[in-house]
Order: sequence, then structure tokens, then C-alpha cells
Amino acid sequence: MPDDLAAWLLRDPVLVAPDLLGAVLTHTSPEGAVSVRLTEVEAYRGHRDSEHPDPGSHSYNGRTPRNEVMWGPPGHLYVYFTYGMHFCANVVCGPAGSSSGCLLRAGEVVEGIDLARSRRPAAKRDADLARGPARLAQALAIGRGDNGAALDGGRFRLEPPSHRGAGVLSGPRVGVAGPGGSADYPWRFWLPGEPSVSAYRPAKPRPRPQA
DNA sequence: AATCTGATCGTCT
DNA sequence: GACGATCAGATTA
Repeated sequence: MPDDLAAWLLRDPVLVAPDLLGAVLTHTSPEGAVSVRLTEVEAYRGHRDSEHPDPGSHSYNGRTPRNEVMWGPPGHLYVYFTYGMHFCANVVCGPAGSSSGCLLRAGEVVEGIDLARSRRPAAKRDADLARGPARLAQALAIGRGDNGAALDGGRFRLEPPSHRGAGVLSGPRVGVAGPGGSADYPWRFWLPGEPSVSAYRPAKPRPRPQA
């Protein structure tokens, strides 16, 4: 990984996340290359970046087999499996040992659109190809085996945006239950007016039927 | 357009 | 054993 990219990702995730907007993530395989321009991300702060760890983070309760790579060096993918069927991808950031990351929630496919379409047959419009974290992962063919993969320009390349942080909006994170989902953690960042930004859903869980 | 439900299994208690 | 950093399709209106 280039030194400037490493230094860029070495900071607190709440600073890195808005800067990731407009960055381009490319995955290359024998099938071809697909590139996504990031339009929506969320910051998940780990333990060494702050006095108070982030209750919404997968690393909040300490090191486990699943969150292991979050504790490693920045510039790698943390890929997790959820709901029994979906993968989602984070960019690990902050210094090694800090367990921070930025969840890649949405993006615009800017290269390899036909390949992305073939991977996402359910998408009705091109804006839906990488709209949502699991959809973005699917468009880029990110799966279990990509957990820990380096963003070093090999299979995965991350290209920082030319203009950082301009006109970025922020708000509460999507689907995070408990205090981490409250307005006290406005760590979801997105670009205004982008059709690929996923619809907001309240963090409050639906009341379950009474027995 | 908003709301609901089923799918489906790894992870941690 | 309960619950996900979710998605797609159906249903309601």
C-alpha cells in the first residue's frame, strides 16, 4: 500500500469516513474489474481511538474470531457475514490495535457495469447495483474469503477522492440498535443528491408482538 | 410509498 | 437459544 494511502487511513474513523466519500474501490478478478465510487459510509470507532469505545461497533466487546482483522493494521477489508446470507465490507482504519473501521454502505458503479449487473440480477436500476452494504459487496463479488484482504492495488485497489469532505451530510447510523444508534453517534456520512444512497431506516427495532 | 414478512446461519451468551 | 451494521418480494392503500 502506498505511504500516503496508509497515512490517510491511519486516522480516527470519524475523520476517515467523510473523506472516503468519492473514493473509488476496484475489485479485479478473472471475470473482469468492477469499480464503485463510494457515496455512503459509516464510522465504527474502536478502543484505542477514544476514551469511550463505540457501543455500536462489532469490536465493542473486545477481540473475537469474527472481528479479528479490525484489530490489525489499516488498509484491509473487514468482511462479515450477517442475517444468514449477506456479506458487508469495512475498510479497517486507525492504528493497529484500535479496532476501527468504516462500513461501505453504498456507491455508484463507475466501471464494469455489465459485470455488476450480472452479479445483481435483482437490481431494477443501475443506482440499485451498489445501494446498501450487502448489495455493494455483491456487486464487487466480496465474500467470506475477502476478509482481511489488502487494499494494496492487487485484487483490491482504493483510490482516494480528488476533493475531500465537500458538502458531506451526516446522521445516525442505519440498523444500529441501542445507544450506538442514537443521534449521539451521527457517524453515517453520505453525498447529497446521490441516487445510490440507501434509504434511511430508523434504528429503533420494531416492537415485537406480545405473547 | 409505506409497511410487513420470509429467508437463513454465524456468532456470542 | 436469540439476534443480527440486510434484502427482495408481496401486500396494503
